[in-house]
Amino acid sequence: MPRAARRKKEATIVDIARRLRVSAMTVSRALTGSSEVSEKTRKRVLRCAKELGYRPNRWARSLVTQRSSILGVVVPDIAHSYFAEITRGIEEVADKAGYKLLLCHSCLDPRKEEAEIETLLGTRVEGLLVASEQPLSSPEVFLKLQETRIPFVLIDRFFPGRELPSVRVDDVAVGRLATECLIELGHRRIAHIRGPRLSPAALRYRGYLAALRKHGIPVNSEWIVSGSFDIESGRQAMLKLLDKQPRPTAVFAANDPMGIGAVYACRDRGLAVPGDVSIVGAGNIEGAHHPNPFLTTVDWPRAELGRAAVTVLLAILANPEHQHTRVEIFTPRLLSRQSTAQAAQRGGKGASA
Amino acid sequence: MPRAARRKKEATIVDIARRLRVSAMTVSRALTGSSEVSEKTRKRVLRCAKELGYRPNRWARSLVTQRSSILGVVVPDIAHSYFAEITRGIEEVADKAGYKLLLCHSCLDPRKEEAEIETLLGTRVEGLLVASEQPLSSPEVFLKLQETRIPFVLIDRFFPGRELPSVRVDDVAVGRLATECLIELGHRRIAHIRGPRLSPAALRYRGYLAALRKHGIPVNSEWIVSGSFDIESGRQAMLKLLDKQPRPTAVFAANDPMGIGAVYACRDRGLAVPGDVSIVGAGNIEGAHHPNPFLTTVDWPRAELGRAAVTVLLAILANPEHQHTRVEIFTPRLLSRQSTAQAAQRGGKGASA
DNA sequence: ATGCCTGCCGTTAACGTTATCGTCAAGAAA
DNA sequence: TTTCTTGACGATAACGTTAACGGCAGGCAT
Repeated sequence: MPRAARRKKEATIVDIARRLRVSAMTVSRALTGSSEVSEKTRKRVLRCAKELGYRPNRWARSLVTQRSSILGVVVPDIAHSYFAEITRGIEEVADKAGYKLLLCHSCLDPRKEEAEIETLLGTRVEGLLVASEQPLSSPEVFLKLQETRIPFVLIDRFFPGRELPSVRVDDVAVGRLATECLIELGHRRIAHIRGPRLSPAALRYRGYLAALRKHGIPVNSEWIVSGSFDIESGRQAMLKLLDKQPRPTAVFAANDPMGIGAVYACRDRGLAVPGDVSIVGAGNIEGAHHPNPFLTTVDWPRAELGRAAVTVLLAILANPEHQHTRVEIFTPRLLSRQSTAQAAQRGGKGASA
Repeated sequence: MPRAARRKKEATIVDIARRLRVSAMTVSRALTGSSEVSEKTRKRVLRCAKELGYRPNRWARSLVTQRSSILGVVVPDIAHSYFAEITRGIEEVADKAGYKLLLCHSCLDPRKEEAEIETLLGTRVEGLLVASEQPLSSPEVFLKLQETRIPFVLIDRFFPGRELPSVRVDDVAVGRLATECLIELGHRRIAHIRGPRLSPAALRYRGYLAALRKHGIPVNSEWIVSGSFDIESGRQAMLKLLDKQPRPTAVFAANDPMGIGAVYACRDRGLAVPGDVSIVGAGNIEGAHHPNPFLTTVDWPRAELGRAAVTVLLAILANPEHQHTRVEIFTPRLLSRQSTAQAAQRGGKGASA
C-alpha cells in the first residue's frame, strides 16, 4: 500500500535550471564539479542551489551512475558490544571513503540473515559486510552471493575447507594462548567449555588441544563440555565440570560470557575464583573489566577487525577483476587479570569438594 | 570521479516482460501484488523472476513512489553500549514496519552531526532519529529540520524551553532517585559530579538539588564538581572532592563511567567503596555489573527508548498533518548494588581483590 | 441490438539525475 | 580567406520503476 506522502516538494536540478535559464545539464555539471562549466555559471548555480535549499537526490543519481555509495552491514545483534565495536570500525573507514552503512540484524537466525542479504542486494548496496561468531547460513548462501559479483567480506566467519573473502582473528592462537597461560601457571587439570561447532570456537578448541599436546598433557574428554556462547550455558557447563572426578583446577571458556557463567557456577558451589579454580575467557567483552578488571581473557582488536574488513572490501571494489579471495588474520593477545592464579600445590589447600 | 562499475547486469522488470511477451507494467503489478493481474500471469511472472534472479531495484522504485523505506539514525558512537542498545530497539521496531536503517556517527561533533543529517536528507530517508547525551547541535539545526517537513525524533536530547519531538527518560527523577537512595542510607554529606551543561545531566543535577532540598539538607557548592561523562573525568572530579574539608561520604555521579572513575579515585587514595564512600551512578552500563554487579546506579530501558522513538516517528509518518510535538518520557528506577552502604557504619563488605 | 460494467492488460509519462553526443561561437592555424 | 580546435553549453536518452489513464474483450441488463 504505497501511500503517497504529500510533503513540500524538494528543489530539483530542474528548478535551478529554470530559474537561471540554463539547461539542467549545466546545473548538474556545476554541482558535480565537472570542468565543463565556466566559473561564472558555477557560482551562480551554487548560490541558487543554496537559496532553494537544494539537496541532490541520491536515488536518482545512483540510478544512472549505478553507484549507491552504500555498504550493507549484517550483524547478529548490534547491542552486543562485540559487534558494536566492529561496526564502529567499519563506519570509521567507510565514512572516510564516502560510504554510508545500511544496518541489518540477522538475530542469529540463518533465514533472517539470508533475507536481509537479499534486501540489501535489492537496495543495490555496493558491498556487503557480514559478521557473526555463530554458524549461521551455510556456505551456499555466500557461494551464491559470489555469483552476483557484489563484493562481500565475512567477519569472524569460518567455513572449514572453503576460503571466502574474510577477516578474522587467529582463533587457534586464541585457544592456544588461553590454555598455555593456564599451563604456565602450573595447572594440569585444564577443562574446556566449547562453543558451537562450525564456529570460530571450533578453532579455539583446536588451539586448546594443540597446547595440551605440545606440553605433553593428556586430553581428558570428560573435561570438555559444550555451551552456546551465553552466560547461562557457561554456568550450566561449569556445574557439570565441577561434578567430575577428579575436578579440573582450571577452565578455558570459548568466550567471555561463558567464562562469566563459569565464575557464577563456582560461586554457586562455594568455590573461590581464582583460589580454587582459574578461569580464562576469550573476547575481552566490556563487562569483564569494569570497575574491576576481573576475567582473564584473550583479546583482539574488534574495531580493527571492522576497519580491515572495509579496507579489503574497498580494495575489491576498486579492482573488481582482481577479486582473488583475500583473508586477513589478526593475532590475539592474552590479558592476564584476576580470574587466574598459580595452581594449588599438591596436597596443599586445594581440592576439597 | 564516478567510475562506472562494470559488473554483470542485474535482471530488470523489462527483461521479464520481454521474456514473457507482456508489458513491464503487468510484471510490476504481479510483483507488487496488485489485484489487477490474473492469477495465471502472476504465477508466470513470479517463476520467471526467480529464474532470472530478479531483485527489485529499490532506488528506482523509491524515485517514483517517493518512499525509501529507510530511516536515518545518528548516534555519537555505536560502540558505546548505551547507543548500541538504543539502536537495537530502533532496529527492532523499524524492521517490523519494513524500514531499514542508515547509520551515521556524529562523533560528538556538532558539525559532523549536521553534515550527517544533511547527507541523510539527500538520501531521502523518510525519517530521522537523532540521539546524544551531549549537547551537540544547537536547536536551530532542528528548527531548520522541522521546516523540511521530514519527520524526526530526538532521543535523550533536551533543549530548555523548546519542546521538539523526542523520547527521553525523566532525568530529574534520575537525579532524585540516586540522591534519595543515599539520603535513605543515612548520608548527609552528599557530593555530585555533574555532566556537561545543556545535556540531560543538567536535569539530573536539578533532581539532586530537589532531593536535598526536600529532605532539608543544605546544598554545599564545594561538593559539586563537573566532569565530561568519561571515566577519567570522573576520577579527576572525585580526587578533587576527596580533598575537600569536610569530605563527602557519598557521591552521585551523573553517569556510570564517571561513577566508575570515582571508584578508581577512591582506590587511588586508599579509601574503600562502599566502606568509606558510597557511590551511585546513572545509566546502568554493561560494564558496571559483570561478573560482579557492583556500581549502584539508576537504570532505564534503553532498547525501550529506541523502540518508543521509532513508534513516535512512525505515528508522525502515518499522519503527517497530525504533527504536533510529541514527547515521551520514561520513568527510571534504582538498582541498589554494592557501591553503596549505610553511612558512618563499617558494613562487613570486604573487598574481593 | 445497445449500453454499461468489470477484469485484465498496455501505453505513456513521469521520478531526478547523468552520459553521450551535438551545436555553436570564438579564436587559432593554415 | 578557410579550416580546425576548443570551451561552454543544450537536447535527448537513458537508469528501473510505478501512476494514471485508456483500450478491449466478454458478460449482463435493458
